[in-house]
Amino acid sequence: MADAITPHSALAHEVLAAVLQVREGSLRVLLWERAREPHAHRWSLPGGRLGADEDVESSILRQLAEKVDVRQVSHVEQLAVFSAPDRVPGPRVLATAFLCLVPSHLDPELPPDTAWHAIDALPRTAFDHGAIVLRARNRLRAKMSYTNIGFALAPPEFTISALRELYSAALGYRVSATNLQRVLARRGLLEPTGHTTKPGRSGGRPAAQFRFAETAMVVTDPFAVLRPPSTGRTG
Amino acid sequence: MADAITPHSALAHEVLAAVLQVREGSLRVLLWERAREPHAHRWSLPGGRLGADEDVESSILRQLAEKVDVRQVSHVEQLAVFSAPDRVPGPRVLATAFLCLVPSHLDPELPPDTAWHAIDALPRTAFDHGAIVLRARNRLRAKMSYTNIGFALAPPEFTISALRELYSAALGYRVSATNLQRVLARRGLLEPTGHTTKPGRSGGRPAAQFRFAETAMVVTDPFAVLRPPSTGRTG
DNA sequence: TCAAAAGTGTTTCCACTACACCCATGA
DNA sequence: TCATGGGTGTAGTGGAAACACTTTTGA
Repeated sequence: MADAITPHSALAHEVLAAVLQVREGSLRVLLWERAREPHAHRWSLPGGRLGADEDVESSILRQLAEKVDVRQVSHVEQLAVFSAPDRVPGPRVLATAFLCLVPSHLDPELPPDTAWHAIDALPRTAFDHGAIVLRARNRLRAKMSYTNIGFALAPPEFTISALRELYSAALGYRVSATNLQRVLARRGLLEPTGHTTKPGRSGGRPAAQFRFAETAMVVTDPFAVLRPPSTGRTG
Repeated sequence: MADAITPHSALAHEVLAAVLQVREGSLRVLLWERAREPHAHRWSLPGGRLGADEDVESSILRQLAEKVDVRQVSHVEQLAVFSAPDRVPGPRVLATAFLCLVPSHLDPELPPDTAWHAIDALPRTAFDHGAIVLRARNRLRAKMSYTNIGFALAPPEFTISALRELYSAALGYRVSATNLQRVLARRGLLEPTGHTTKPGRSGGRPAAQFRFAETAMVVTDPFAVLRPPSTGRTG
């Protein structure tokens, strides 16, 4: 059974980032257009080879800073290893993929061959990068429900309706501003800053500004069900 | 900034499995005692080098089958890549770690240097394997709440109280049999088999047997909160 | 005074917990 | 008939959704 298996003593390893941001009501990802074959003119995720003295997380942060000038990443987490032997043509390369988030108010300066693309309308992607983007989107959507990860997409200060747009774009369905406010407030995630915004020309009550109380990801709903007993024993 | 980074053209990659099982009320993991340095006599996770023509998941399943005769793994999922440059002494090796589950009724034949250990009382572990085991346990506990992953720990047929023991061991706190039954029933995860067990010598009502309706992992509670609107629009 | 946008009060619903109670068996 | 373990009925609680209503502004 094992006779056909020849262990690789060594093989290449790259790191890839699905950098997500919300802008103008849609969730978008940072892609880079390949100039050369293979897969010339297809769009691929930023990243590159793992360095000798860095772990995968340091590596992806370094490469983002170097290659696409994204230094203000507000959240980074590993997605998975992509390891199909034929995932890229030529010598085998494993990839560790990351989900990275950038707050919606930032506009990092991008190299000319790099651009944001709406996740709902991806261009032709290279290799397995399309699948990685979908994994990233799904991970983000899941975590929007049971963590405070929204902080990583939001600007430092925001109104509830701005936050509603942001959550709606990330989740892919319309969120109620009323209920969003209460859900986050119940969990103690929101702090009023005391500031308000001027209403638009059409009038309306000025909106209060808020900030997120935490600036690191925290699981806010560890037990959807099967909570530990509050007191005494059960059953 | 990048001048100090010398990309590895190639480096070694291993796969490691945290194989978990519930037995006698405790969650345990399969470990293998290292005979040789480095870290001789410490306990390590089963696994080995990635083969040339396999992806990481095929690799871990192959290695489990070959090395520790665990062929009846009911669930496999990637945990993470462990990539600290000094995670093992000597030439650098990246590791992709897996969570694997074995149903509680199975007793795979083990090589002499391999044994189960309660996760709450781990022996001295090698390299970063202790951290990997904890990650596996945490992942399992989280998924017990919002997926049907219990199916992978349970025998094909079980009573509710047996299932209660199993969930309690996996979660680390006492679960109510009454509520466990209802939570799983509400989600349509349980099917009565029609069989009953004989009561013990001390009497008692015979217990009905159940099975899990699904034998693959399914997310049963995608939205702890912020559910999509059932009908009409919101806000 | 009206329209628009923000924010609050309140109702309804439902899932989960907790616990009392009933059921079926062995001795 | 009693002890024992299995199983069900049901009240209470709390979080979330939905929606009506109030507040605050510009025109």
